This record gives sequence, C-alpha cells and structure tokens, in this order.
Amino acid sequence: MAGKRSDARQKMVVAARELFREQGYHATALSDVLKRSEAPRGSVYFHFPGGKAELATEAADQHTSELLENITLAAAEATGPADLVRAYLGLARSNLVASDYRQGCTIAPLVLESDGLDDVAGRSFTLIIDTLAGHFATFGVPDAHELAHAVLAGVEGALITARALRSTAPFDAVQTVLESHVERLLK
Amino acid sequence: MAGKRSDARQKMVVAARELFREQGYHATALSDVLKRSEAPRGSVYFHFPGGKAELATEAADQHTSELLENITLAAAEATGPADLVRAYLGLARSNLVASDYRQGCTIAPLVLESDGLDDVAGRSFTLIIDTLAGHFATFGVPDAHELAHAVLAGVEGALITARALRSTAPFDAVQTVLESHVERLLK
DNA sequence: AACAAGCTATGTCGTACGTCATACCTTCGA
DNA sequence: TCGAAGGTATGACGTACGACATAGCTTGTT
Repeated sequence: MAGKRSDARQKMVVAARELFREQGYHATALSDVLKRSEAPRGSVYFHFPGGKAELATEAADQHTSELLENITLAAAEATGPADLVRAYLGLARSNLVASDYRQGCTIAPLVLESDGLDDVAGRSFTLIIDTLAGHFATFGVPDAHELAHAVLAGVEGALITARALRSTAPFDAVQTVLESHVERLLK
Repeated sequence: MAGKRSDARQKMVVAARELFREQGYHATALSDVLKRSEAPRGSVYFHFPGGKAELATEAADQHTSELLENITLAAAEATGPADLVRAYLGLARSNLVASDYRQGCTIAPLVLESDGLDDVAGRSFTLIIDTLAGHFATFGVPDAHELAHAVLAGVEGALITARALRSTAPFDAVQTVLESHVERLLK
C-alpha cells in the first residue's frame, strides 16, 4: 500500500530547528535544510504542503516540547525555585557556549522576522510560562506567573546579548538578579 | 565641484531602522526601504557602497546613539537607580505598545540573522551596557556592570516575549524583579 | 503481475541584490 | 557673466537564487 517509509521528514525538522537557531528564519533557505538533513530536494512540498512556514511551525513545536520535558525533569530534581531557575538558565547557556555562541533560541526569530508566525511563537511562550509557573507555584512561590515571565524574558534576552558580546556575563547577571528576587519572595 | 546634496541618505537610514525593528533584517528588502523613504533605487549603492550590510550598520549606530542620549537624559532626571531602570524599560515598552506590538529592537535581528553583523551588534550592546553601568555607579550601585547586563537582557527578552504574547506582562515582571534586586543592592 | 500510494527529480516563476550608463547640479576659471 | 568639468544622483538592467508545483518513479500489497 505504500512506498518506502522515509525518515526524511523528521530529519528535515531537526535540521530546520538547528538552522533557525543559528541563522534565523529568512536567512535559512530550504536548500540549506535539505543539505544538512541530506534529504532529497523534492520532498519538501510533499512532507510540508504548507511549505516553509509549516516546517517552521513543526520545528518550533518540537523545540517547545523538548524544552517542556527538560523543565519538568529539572523541576523533579530541584529542591526549590532557585534550582529550577538555575537549571533553565544553565540549559540555554550551555547550549550557547557549546556551540561557540552560535545556537540561540529557535522561537525568537519567528517573532522578529514577522511572517505570520507570531502566533506559533506566542503559543510556545505561553506553554513555557505556564509550565514554569506551575512548578514555581508547587514550590510555594507567590506570583509564580510573574516570576515565570521574568525568567523567560531573562533567558531570551541573555541569549541575544551574550551571543553578540560573546560572553556569558549576561547569563550570570540575569541569574544573580533572579535568585535575589526568589530569595526575597520566599522570605 | 559638487552636485546637489540630497537628504535621501538620511531618509534611507531612518526607513531601514523602522523596518528592521518591525520585520528583521532579511525580511526587509531594499525595495521596501526605498518605498518607505521615497528614495530611488540607484541611490543605495551610491550612498552605501557596502550595500545592505552597510545600511544596517549605520541604522544600528544611529539607533544606539539615540538610545544613549535617552539614557543620559533619563539619568539626569532620576533620583536613584530604580528610576533609571523604570525609564529604560518604559521607553521600550511604550514604543512597543504605541506601535501595536510591532516595533521591537533594531539590534536584535542583526544578532539572530547572522550575516556578519554580530560585531556591530556587539559594539552597540557594549556601549549601552557601559553607559547604563556608568550611571548606576554614580548612584552608588555596587556591581553596576552586572546590573546593567541584567537590565539590557531583561529589556531585549521582554521585547521578544511581549511581542509574541501581545501583552505587557513580561515588562511588568522584569521591572518587578529588577527593582527588587536594586532595593536589595542599596540596602 | 498489476495497481495504488508514498516518495523524489526536474522545471518554472517571482523577486532580491548589485551594477552601469546617463542626466544633473554646483563650482571654478576665463 | 558664461562655459566647462567633475563630483552627485538616478532609472533601467542583469544575474542569481528562493520558494513552489508537477510529472515520473519506487515500493509494497493483492
């Protein structure tokens, strides 16, 4: 009933995710995605009838899913909200440093390069915030939602400035400020 | 020995600045810049031999200059570091809201859409941080540089998430956290 | 063996950036 | 005061590349 079941689709999503993190949305050509994923050129429109936008949507969704898993995982090991904050910041920072300041956030470009993908980014951010806030609330943090907003904004901002400055100073600063605030909240 | 001096150049820089804030770098075609600035096509390469990249560099530089002026202005009126933080956040927020969540930061796209413009962005961020830190130090803040890093990252991050969420919640959250930290620093 | 459904290679159209030949304006020299 | 020269500015073009659509092929099933 079918031809060979190909793994090209998933490979393309992975490649797209990486490239968007590094170069943004418009700077990434479909040919770049194909080259990195070693997928055949003609497959794009078949696997993603919506074209590039659909590919980006899927990449964002997978990125978010993976992030949510990591958050929940970190929350399970954390002994308090400060631990979770540290873990979340650490995740972004280590990815950035390990890639020699190349890999930022997959979602951010979709916001800045407005192409009708703002809503996708909005859903992703909402999920992240709600998940973070849920864990913070469990830890007994008042205004858990507010803290989650600050954490997300801090990470996104640090990812940008750290990249441009080629320094982890922004991450250290954000971490200091957030921990300072968390301590105060719990007092 | 000279021809007519045209204001086309400056108009183009202004238009580019606006468009990059709204759409990012690659999504902004030179034809878009020309349309908004009402400048002729041929003028691009004449005024900016380096092409689009040079135009972006100039736009970033002018954006930064204006920002530094505003920071210094706000610092003069501020009675403490918290005032300056509020003013800087307020500037970004009011621009964003006034434009119906369209106008973000001019520099950020240059970082995310890597096209060799990272260093330009780096210089801009360094200037902003140093200026902020200078004022914070004047106000007697210890670790003024660290605070400046956190403020910049907070604003950049809030600009992204607020835009996607179409909400000012990120700004409010960042402000709360930063003020909380400043209070603690001065204690 | 033949059909159907998944999969892929090639072709086409639109558009972006960069370039060039040309027209213009200003200033200097006679 | 007038003409010439050289920097200044511009509209039309070329080249290259991006996304998208379609026609053909491979594979598994009956």
